[in-house]
Amino acid sequence: MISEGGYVAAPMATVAERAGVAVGSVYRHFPSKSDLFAEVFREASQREVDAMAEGAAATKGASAAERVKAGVVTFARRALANRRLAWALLAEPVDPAVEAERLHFRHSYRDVLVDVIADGVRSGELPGQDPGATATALVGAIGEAMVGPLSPTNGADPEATIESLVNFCIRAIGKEPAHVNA
Amino acid sequence: MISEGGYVAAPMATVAERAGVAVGSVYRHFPSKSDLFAEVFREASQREVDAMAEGAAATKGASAAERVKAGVVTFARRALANRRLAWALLAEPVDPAVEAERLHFRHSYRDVLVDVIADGVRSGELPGQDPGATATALVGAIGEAMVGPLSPTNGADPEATIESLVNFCIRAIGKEPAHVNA
DNA sequence: TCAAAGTGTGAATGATGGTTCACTTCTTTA
DNA sequence: TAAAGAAGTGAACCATCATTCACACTTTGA
Repeated sequence: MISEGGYVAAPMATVAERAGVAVGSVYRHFPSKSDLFAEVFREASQREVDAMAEGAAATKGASAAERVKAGVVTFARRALANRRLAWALLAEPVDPAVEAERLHFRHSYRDVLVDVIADGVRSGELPGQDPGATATALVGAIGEAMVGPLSPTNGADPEATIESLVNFCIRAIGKEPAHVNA
Repeated sequence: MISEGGYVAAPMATVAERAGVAVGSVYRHFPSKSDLFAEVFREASQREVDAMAEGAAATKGASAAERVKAGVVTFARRALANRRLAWALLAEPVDPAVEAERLHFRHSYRDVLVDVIADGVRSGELPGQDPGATATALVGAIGEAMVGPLSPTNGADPEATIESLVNFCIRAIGKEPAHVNA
């Protein structure tokens, strides 16, 4: 349901109906809507974080630029494949309790990037910078490019969008992107 | 009221009370809550866009890097001075009608950056890139760093946050930031 | 001066949607 | 098999708000 209409399109009555169960039954298993959807967000977000971390880990030993690229591409492809879900997980207005889950996972994305960037700075591959600040800004940039209101919601070639985003991220950490299409 | 508690903390009853007027009277002047707050957002956002554009324009003739820096610093200082308002204007969940206003102004921020970046690319100062994609990502990065959930909400020195953000933006457009504090 | 138009009022209306609860099935366990 | 507990039910409850409207007052303009 989150993939289809997001949090707002999922009132408890509909949740129950989809589950083939009465409203009261839902409350036998979850104390409140907040708790229920906090769990939904937790599971769904974990999948995404794992995917991105695996993407970055698959390039272990490669340059920081390669690893950032791998992580961003993995994340971006999944986000574009299910943009509604990505938006729900990253940006859609939700309950405070659910928002807390979101914050936790946004931190996770950030942490994945912080590790890679800090490694790159330590090894001298990347110029001096505050890895935390860079990672925070990158998360914002990626989110906006993928699901933000300025994102090319349709029309634009998804692969081109991803390539531009990757180039941006590479430059932002202080390297030259491989090839650029103006 | 938006600066204090945001959109949700501004029911029409409270709006009327603050205005020293009855609820019905508010509806003599605005057809709906959406319209009223669309106007509020429009006025407030226009102030911010104007400020940022002026910041960037004040450095007319300077390098693209200088102009981006001026715009970002202007925007960031104002955002940090009234973070609640900045969040409300940039990211807080609102009505669809109000969201439309927001989208319009996010585009305006983007456009300010697109102009500067495109100039820089044309003049050869900046490396080849898609100015639109870069500007979109920058808006996301700036938003996240200033009012996003990953932003250092307290504790961190605001000026240090701004400096890190500026460095990020300079690198992201393809230049070397002046000096860097790791 | 006196309609007509403009403005003010705030309790009542209506829609939405989360949550409860008295009651009815199952399922487990001794 | 029979009590105890778990799970199911959905109409009713409650809270929140945007919005309306019948009536009163004030200003405008001829």
